[in-house]
Amino acid sequence: MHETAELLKEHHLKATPQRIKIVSMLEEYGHINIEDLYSEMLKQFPSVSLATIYKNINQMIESGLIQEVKIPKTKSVFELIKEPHLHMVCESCGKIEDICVGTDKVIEEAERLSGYSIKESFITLRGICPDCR
Amino acid sequence: MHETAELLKEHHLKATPQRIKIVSMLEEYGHINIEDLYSEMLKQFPSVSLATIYKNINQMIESGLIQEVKIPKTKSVFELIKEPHLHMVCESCGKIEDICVGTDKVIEEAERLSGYSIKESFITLRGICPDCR
DNA sequence: GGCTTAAAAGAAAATAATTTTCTTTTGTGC
DNA sequence: GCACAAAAGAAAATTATTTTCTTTTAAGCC
Repeated sequence: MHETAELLKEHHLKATPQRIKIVSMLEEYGHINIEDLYSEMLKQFPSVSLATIYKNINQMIESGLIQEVKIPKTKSVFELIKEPHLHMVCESCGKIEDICVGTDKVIEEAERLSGYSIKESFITLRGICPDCR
Repeated sequence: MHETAELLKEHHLKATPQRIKIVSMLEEYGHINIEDLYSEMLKQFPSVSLATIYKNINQMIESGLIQEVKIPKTKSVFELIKEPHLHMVCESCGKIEDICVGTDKVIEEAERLSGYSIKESFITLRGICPDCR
């Protein structure tokens, strides 16, 4: 049995072909929005329903397998949960990349100034990628 | 004429009572979502339409007066555009606060590692505020 | 490998969120 | 005060998301 199915099992989700495809796409593309997810799925499962996509995405979020990334000025995308990272969005080509730099410094400083104890950070930076310059 | 109307004029928006109220609320609360905006508006303008809220919010975004803040796991809020800052969200009471610390360090580091030239940053941190501990 | 069953898929309807259209009203400059 | 472009409000339309219900299927068991 292939690894993607294992991943689903670990999260108590039945390894259906539709789910395996969703997770494979997340692995392949890194980030994907509902619309693209649906149109890609249609190629392999011509009768797949949008409700199936939504239900699966929500279950995967609940089970801690994926998370929604809300991006300013565009549609949300979904990604597999992995080590902490920030998102770079290219204003020109729309590409989204993960950057695994320590965000420890801002967090430390924000914690000190605000008195909050910080649990999670969501950082999105917009700019122009090297390819678009 | 009061300052809020001036602010609207500067952004080429007619100073209607409804718009003045929206901007006043943004000034008062700092952050507000569509639902709360609407229910507050209803108190003063019993026949205000949700379409008016949406149209105004969109015009204010286009004119550069306000921006949408997309927050993980909750509804978006809107805020007046001011100096760069990050958002602290309390997981316990839901409060949102602005923290004006320099985010320069993450940005610098991300720029170096990614090769992007960064134009804007959107940083949201979730945690527990001092009042909730 | 077939049998059972709880869970998932798909279809359609329902709900929620947002935008558009159209008519009436109003803020602003003259 | 007058003229007019722009905004408000009402309703309908569109888009996004969720729910309901029936059929199908993955997974454990023999």
